[in-house]
Amino acid sequence: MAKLDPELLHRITRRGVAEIIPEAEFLKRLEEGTPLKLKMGFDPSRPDLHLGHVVGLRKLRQLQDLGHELILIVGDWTAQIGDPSGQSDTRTMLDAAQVRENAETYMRQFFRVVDPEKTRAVYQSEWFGKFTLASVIELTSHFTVNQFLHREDFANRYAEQRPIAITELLYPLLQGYDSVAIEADVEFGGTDQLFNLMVGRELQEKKGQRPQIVFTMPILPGTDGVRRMGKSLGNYIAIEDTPTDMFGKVMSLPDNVIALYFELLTDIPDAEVEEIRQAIETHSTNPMEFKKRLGVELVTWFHSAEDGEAARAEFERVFQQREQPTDVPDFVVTEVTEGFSRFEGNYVVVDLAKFLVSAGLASSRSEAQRLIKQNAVEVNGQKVSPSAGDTGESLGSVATFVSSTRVELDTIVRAGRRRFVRVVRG
RNA sequence: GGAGGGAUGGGAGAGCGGUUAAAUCCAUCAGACUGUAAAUCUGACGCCCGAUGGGCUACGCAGGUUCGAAUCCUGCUCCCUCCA
Repeated sequence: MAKLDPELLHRITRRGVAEIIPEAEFLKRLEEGTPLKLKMGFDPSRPDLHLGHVVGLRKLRQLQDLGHELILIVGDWTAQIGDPSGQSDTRTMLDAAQVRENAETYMRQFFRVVDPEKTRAVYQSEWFGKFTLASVIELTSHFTVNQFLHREDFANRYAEQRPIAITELLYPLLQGYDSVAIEADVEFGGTDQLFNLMVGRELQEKKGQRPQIVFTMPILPGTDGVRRMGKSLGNYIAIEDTPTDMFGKVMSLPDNVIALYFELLTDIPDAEVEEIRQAIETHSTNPMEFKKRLGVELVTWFHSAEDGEAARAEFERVFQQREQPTDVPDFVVTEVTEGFSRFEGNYVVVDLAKFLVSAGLASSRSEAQRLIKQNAVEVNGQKVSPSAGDTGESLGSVATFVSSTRVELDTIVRAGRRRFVRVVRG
């Protein structure tokens, strides 16, 4: 491998990087010319990938493009333990078939970013399947409890007298041993993984291997702009989100996190990222414009350029122009639909609250009534307003008013900003 | 083996006999505003009912005391901490 282009090198070692330990060693190995074994682990109990993962995957891709090889570790053993998270939910054992199925789901998403040609997947059971109690004891013998208690998460919990499960202590050891098993050259992870990655490095050294480089990346905040992106936190943008969802979720990002997203998830030049950051800070440009650009960029990447443009156009139409969306699911009304009263020419007469529930626009009648009261429901192109009803009297009685609402067929019923349905006669 | 602490609505966390469908915060939803599904402000946030009201469920589980219990008692189940 020839000398690396300095600009490329900068991109690899600076952009979207938290820390490389030790960096000099990493640079040296890059220039040695031998393909490096890049290690990346994956938890087969959670096969859904979101943009938080993508930050790391992009980095892997950059290195693959230089000819290095990715070894993907399917953590079928560590998944049973659960990475220390503070609120360790009890993991259930996954059977082999389930693991394989999840692994496939995972790969499908994974290869949208990473190069399949330069990826090899291995299962932890290849080596842990042969482990004996003796091997486990041997593995634990390299570390002390004190070392582990220094890990931030453990230290906090210990200080607060909160539980720390023994299996959690085992987790870093298993993950670390993976590095030994595959003789990893570089392991990647978010900054929260630092401890685990370092255990791998240390373990390799104790086993007489060349210790891996530890490569950490910043944690991507979720759509709430505060907590890390995570499925259980409900603040994630999934790789497999539809274009509309993906774009919409980008538009819901708080402004202060936009520049970071550009930095970690796109290839636009550093200088431009900086401009965006400035523009937002000084309010010189409407941040919405940047979010649109980011949205288009991401949708283009995970879907297509057409989808990106379409998502943007749709957003502008529905949320800026407040017009009706193009792609509205049909809701077929029949005589047996809950809330149905009768057909009347081109209209259907319904009890609106019940109708909203059966159309899937509200989860309960109470909620439906709430929406109506809050002026969130639109029928026949008009807001349903309980204060100007055709019953005329009893303004407090929403139910009375809406109990016989005329809804024009083939028109859209809207509840809130995002929920729509087109009413069709069955 | 011993001593203690705890289980409350999506999450965190008050309440410790009635005025509590249960403070507060977060999340969520809606409205206003904004050429943003951002920020901010306002409001809503168990379910059901022919409904400015009414009913039914709900504070780990099962009983009990009481006119009345998330709140007191008993027994379970589960969780945690500390000392051996």
